[in-house]
Amino acid sequence: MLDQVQRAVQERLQAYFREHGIPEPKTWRFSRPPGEGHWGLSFALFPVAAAEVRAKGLDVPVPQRAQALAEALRPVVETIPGVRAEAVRGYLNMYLDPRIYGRQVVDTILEQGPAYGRAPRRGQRLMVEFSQPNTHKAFHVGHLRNVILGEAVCRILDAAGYDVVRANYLGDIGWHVIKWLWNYLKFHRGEEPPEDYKTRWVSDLYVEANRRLKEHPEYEPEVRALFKRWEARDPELVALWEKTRQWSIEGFEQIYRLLDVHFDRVYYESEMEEPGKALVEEKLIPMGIARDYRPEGPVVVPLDELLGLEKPTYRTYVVLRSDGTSLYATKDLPLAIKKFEEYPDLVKSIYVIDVRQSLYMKQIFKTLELMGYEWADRLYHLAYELVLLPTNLVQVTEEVDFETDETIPEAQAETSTEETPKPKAKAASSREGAVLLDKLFTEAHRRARAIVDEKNPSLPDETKDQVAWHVALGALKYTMLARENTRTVTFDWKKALDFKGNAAPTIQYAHVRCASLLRRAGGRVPDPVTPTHELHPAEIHLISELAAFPKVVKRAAEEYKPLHITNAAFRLAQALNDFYDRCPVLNAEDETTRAFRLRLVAATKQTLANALNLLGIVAPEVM
RNA sequence: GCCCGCGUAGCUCAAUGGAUAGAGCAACGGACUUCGGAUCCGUUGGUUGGGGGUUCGAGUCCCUCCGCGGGCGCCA
Repeated sequence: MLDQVQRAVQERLQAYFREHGIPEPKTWRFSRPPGEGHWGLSFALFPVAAAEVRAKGLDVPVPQRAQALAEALRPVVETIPGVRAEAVRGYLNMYLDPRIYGRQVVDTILEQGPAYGRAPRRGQRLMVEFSQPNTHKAFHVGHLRNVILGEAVCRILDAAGYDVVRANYLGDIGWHVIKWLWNYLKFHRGEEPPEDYKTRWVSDLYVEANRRLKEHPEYEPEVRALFKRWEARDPELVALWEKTRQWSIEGFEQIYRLLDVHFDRVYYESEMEEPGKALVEEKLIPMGIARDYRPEGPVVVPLDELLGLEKPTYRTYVVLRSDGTSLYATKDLPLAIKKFEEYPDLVKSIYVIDVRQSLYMKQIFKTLELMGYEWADRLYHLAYELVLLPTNLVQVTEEVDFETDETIPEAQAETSTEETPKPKAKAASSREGAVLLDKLFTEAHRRARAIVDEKNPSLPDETKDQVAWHVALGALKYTMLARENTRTVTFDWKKALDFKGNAAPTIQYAHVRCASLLRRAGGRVPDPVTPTHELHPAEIHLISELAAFPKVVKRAAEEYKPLHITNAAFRLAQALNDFYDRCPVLNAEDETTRAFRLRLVAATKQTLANALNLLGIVAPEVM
């Protein structure tokens, strides 16, 4: 309904500009007027004034001309029913009659229900690849951000009208797998993982394999021999690989279930090995895109040279080892191709991968472009920053086997001269990250459960437990999402488990308050009604936040930023709490007011639930 | 050396090139004998890392310097 008003305003402004020979603005951007107690649209006349002054060669300061235009336009837009306008310092502020438009907002939300904020289907498909865990290794806190971000982006894109294909890509082969299998065969033959902790059990064995090989380098030939057996596809080994891989996968699925994440298509790295090699041999090299330096050197794509770039830009992309075996890089090319073979209509193929791989992603995309794939420009790297662990936290967990095969930058050891040295942080590695992930879930749940016990002791035990999970997981997800993708998250127990302030439980609580009011009112939402009372500023503020929601969803989808949703959800929760404090609902002064406010509460509940749903967070009825 | 990201209140973070840069946390002080106090209000707190430029207007764009993090031919 805000759209309709905006369109009406735009039409009138356009007509005015045309009539007076004023150049029209290139973009029509409306914002909200500042201050409280009212609600509406605001339009800045500065760009128009500047263009006019330039075009007509006027000798008038731009702000002065903007103000004059705003004043002239004031009566023009006031011809729209229910609109009152003011010209303030170059802005045209248009205030909507909250009785008329407030009712429209509420009615629309309650009519659309779960669809409020969602755009019509576009009939366009896109793919989002995310999670990408390695089998036989740990699933840790660093991976958590990827999954949570990926899932939220999928939900947001779906709401924006796209048909989303959720893809996962499992790193199920490589040196790490061979090392794991060696350790298993030599020291754990025949063992099975415990039902509840498959991922931990499997990753613990991986850490153990690394430790053994570090302490006893003489074992290395055995591992190499095993690799040969793998390359020869020794049936016994392949069978063991498939069986143990499944353990990892089942462990991942436990985590995905807990997080309420699912995938439509799962690709395996092992499936891309042969196609990758073939692609290099039969296409890249013959096409002159790759240079073969074997056996002295690897097969590379000299991107800068091919593109005639003086400055190092794309660098050199290594696609095959000097011994002819494949790299991670070998497999990403056939993967990208396979996606478009299976889904030729993808308007975008998105990769949710951490920022450290930015250059590598550019290399893949550029190579595919050079190969002539017309869809190469539809590939998009959605980069996000890492989850860092404070070093003091790492030290606590370091006593248990510390993974050594990943290149982790060592934290600076020297003490800073500042009075308050910043806590040092480093990237999450598998070991402490995996330990943390377990602790994180159980500890978050324990903390949430304790609070539920305290706040709402009369709830049935089972409900308390469920609520505790919703609160705990909501808080964790929110922490990961309420942040610019390109900014690091430094893991902090206090903040990860913070249930106050700008956090998911605050929003969930607002939802619960709405639910509680509606329950007390008999569980039935009154029929549509136009309010007759003078709306309270808090009431108007709440309406304006509700009305803004669909635009927020649109923007979040365009920018791939769940942050916009968390911001909107929190503002909405604040507005509800403020309204709740100031405006009696059940004991409103008259029936009409009571009915309208109940509808407003129902609309708020719906919008909060819709927002939380886009973040993958549950909106509970009680907590 | 080259490239990318970041730098905003004590801390954690917001802010389509637009109006007086806002929240949360922490600290202190208040409110409701009312619908769930996981609430609300107030106070303290800022040269948006420094300098220059573009613009009617810059936290935001450009240049430059400083600081931190990351990446840069056979790891994934």
